[in-house]
Amino acid sequence: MHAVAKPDSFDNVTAGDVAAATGVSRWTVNRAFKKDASISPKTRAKIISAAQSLGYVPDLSAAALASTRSNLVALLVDDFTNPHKLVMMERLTRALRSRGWDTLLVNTLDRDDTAPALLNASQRRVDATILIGVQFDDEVLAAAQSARRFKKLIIFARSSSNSDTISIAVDDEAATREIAHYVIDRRYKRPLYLAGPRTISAHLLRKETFAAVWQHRFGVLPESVSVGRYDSILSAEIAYDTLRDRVGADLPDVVVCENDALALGVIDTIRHRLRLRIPEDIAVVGFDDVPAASSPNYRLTTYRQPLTDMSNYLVDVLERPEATNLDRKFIGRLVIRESA
Amino acid sequence: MHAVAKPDSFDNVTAGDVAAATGVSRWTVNRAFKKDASISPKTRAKIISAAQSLGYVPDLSAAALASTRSNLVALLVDDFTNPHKLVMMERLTRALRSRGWDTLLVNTLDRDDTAPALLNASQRRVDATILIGVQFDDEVLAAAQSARRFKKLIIFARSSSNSDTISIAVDDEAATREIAHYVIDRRYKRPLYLAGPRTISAHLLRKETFAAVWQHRFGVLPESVSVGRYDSILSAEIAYDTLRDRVGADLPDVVVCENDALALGVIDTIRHRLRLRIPEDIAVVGFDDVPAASSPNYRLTTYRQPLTDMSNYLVDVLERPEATNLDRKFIGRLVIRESA
DNA sequence: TTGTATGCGTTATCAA
DNA sequence: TTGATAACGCATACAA
Repeated sequence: MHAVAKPDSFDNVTAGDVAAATGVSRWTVNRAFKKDASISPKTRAKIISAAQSLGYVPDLSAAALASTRSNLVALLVDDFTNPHKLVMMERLTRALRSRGWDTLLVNTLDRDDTAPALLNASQRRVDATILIGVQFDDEVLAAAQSARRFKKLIIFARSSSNSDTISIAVDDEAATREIAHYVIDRRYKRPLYLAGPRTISAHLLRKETFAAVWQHRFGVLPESVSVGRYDSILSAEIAYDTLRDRVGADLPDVVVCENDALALGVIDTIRHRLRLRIPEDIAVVGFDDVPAASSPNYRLTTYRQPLTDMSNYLVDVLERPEATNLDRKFIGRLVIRESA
Repeated sequence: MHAVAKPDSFDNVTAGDVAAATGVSRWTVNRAFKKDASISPKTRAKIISAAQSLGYVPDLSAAALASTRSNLVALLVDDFTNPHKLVMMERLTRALRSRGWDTLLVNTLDRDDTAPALLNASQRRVDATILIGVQFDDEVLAAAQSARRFKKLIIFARSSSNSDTISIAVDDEAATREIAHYVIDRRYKRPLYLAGPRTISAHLLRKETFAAVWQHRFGVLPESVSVGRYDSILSAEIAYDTLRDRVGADLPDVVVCENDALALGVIDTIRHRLRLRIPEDIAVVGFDDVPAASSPNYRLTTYRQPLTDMSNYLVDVLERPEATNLDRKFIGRLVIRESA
């Protein structure tokens, strides 16, 4: 046998190598790395230590191919302008990874890319696809479902009435009712509801719940305006267009926003372009409690979702193979600051 | 032949199925999905159409196992508080996906998790590991390199002197020099340099370049303070502690920040806690041009990195297998707004 | 241009 | 408890 140089570039060390070094079969080596395999503690210890010195780690790619599970999920994101996305991604990946799941991040480049993105995910044998975007409307979901390429389709942080879908979200109705009652208690009388894109049927729930509570109390529907994207810059523009000619006349006394991304833009406009005070002239309420909401610039009264609980619940669901169709709602809490 | 019910759950359709339906061998089916394979256009068209109706797509997991490439990269992120991370992730995943690469998002949960995170990535057979965090100091990089489990280790948006490492970053020295000269041209005389965590040796470059330019011009070193994390809230606290007792006395006339996350916090403190004007009392300069920097609340003068170019270059490097050790620097541009 | 043998590193299942 | 056989779905290299 001739001398073998240590390979210059990374050479795969497999279970077989460890087996040869330990004097057991390669199947026993694999067993040593499985949680509840029938293997004697002694051989396992011997194998683990040999593996360590050889630099062996199980190849999850091969494991996924051979089994029905990959321990991999795809996370589809289509909206990177909303700062809340960063928070959600952190919580989700933290919960997933700390419990042994890997995450494939898929940027759905534009509206028409949703279907290709879903296909892309399925090509990597993911155990579940998680949607945390906004472009995923009912039509897209239905298409995804009919393709039947997913063990699980999970809508995160957005409710969905779609069947065969797992949705994990905050209870929008309860949350919005709490917001509405807070607004009423503070004796605001002329609300403006600032809603997101009209196409998102699920999100209409917040707007409609607010309208329903208001009408039930005062007999009239609140004023409402829609913003085409969850984007502070655009929201600031729309707020300016809506309010610029009404200063001193019939200005709203509170702007209730579908989320913080919209609320931050509204605050910028009220303070810097209309030169009015918050909350004295106009109060503002948001939803999500993004990091900037607590900044002294905003001090935004908003609604915080229990993202950590929701993320952990998501992993629970992942670990129950039979769970493919459920609709779990969480209760968050209103965070009261100075903006309303 | 008995009637076959459409399987209730997703059943894998493989190249073999398509081959059977088309009357060719399954290797020919695979060829139809390879870009420059020698196959007649006619058979390819026939195969593609059959594949479509059967719902076949190549399994990338199996492809990765069989070949030396996976077309998968790991993106290690350790710092989700900096809003710039969201922008970087968007640009990177966009460039990667639009050119056929998938991204594994790995949240390095805490400092000690870096090595396990790297291992985790290698278990999925990634072609490269991209680091965009801040906790990845030289020690960690060295450990990662010695493990030799990576075809490529790419430090993105941060320069690194490490050998056997690919770094793709903005030219910190040139950028900081431009900032320093701008500050000098505007006749600021008493700068305070607000730096990030002291442990990040690479980032010291900005601070030291600024100090060098200043000393060369005025013969003295500028004042400097360090913030333990790239976090606006913490930065606001440190700025307050540093400046609170100096109002009216020896206040700096400009605060130059290592990045925008720090700058936003500084602005909050100057305006809302010290109740001073920006830029009249104290000017502020940042780095990164995060979305909030253009908000009317901040109007931050800052330095924008050419992230799109950098991301595309990264994919170029990915596609050149021989490239494993290079240090590419990009020139960005100073975005002048009202804060300085 | 097309078909074939072999290997990638696991898991599942059965046998010892 | 351990060993052995057969997939998993594809790529590589070569032969036809």
